[in-house]
Amino acid sequence: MRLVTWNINSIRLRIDHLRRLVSFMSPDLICLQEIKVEDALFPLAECRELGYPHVAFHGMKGYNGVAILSRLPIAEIRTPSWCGRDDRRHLVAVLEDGVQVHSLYVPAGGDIPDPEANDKFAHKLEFVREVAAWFKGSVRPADKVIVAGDFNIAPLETDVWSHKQLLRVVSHTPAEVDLLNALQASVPFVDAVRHFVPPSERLFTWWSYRSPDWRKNDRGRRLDHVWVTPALAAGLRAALVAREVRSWVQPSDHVPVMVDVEL
DNA sequence: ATGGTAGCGTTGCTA
Repeated sequence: MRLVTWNINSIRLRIDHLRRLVSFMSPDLICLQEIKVEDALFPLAECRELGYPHVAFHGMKGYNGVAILSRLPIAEIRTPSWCGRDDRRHLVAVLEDGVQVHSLYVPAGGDIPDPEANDKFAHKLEFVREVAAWFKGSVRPADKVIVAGDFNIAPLETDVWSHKQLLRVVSHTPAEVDLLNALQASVPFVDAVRHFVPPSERLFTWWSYRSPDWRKNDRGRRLDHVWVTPALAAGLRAALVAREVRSWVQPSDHVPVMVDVEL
């Protein structure tokens, strides 16, 4: 089974990019974040034409929104919400064999890395705490669960272009990294990409729109992740970050992350 | 220390 996760930053604006992604990667499952469209306007027919008869989406007007496109039948769809908000950041598709696939969009957290001074950062920390507590209580290592998405946190020193310069930048602060590590340990999950790419090697999935020379300067961060439960870890076969997608015309600031796993 | 770009949907908010 080939899974791709991608923060597409507007599914309507980049439906042709999605088509291009499908033609060269041919994923069985696609987890999308930041689709930025309310459900009534979701491009369902286009997704089906791309070869995905089973589509789940959970969107809102203008912001956020998550979706899962599947070649395999979906038996059940869940839409958890966190921090008492209905902001469309989490979607779960349960496949017919019981495998759970999550598309998750963690809040970015604003600019100031202080929960007292910045409500958005406080929300981000609480969001990760709540999801961790929920996984701890509802997922066991023997369950087959894949959690994919834009976690908006780069945990390793090699997940950012400069560990030292980003220690006080939201996405790489110790407070966030500690919480993400706690979330990962809650089951525990295996980082499917770092399973293949050693921690000594730099790896990024996002380059800011505000750095025009993104390719030359390579000031990226690894914000997008695919995690699997121990029950699936032995089935991991490959992982790939589709870096070239960042150079497509009018690209998303995030690139797709691919994982091959036998279910 | 600052400002830089992008998307949504119309004016500022979010990232």
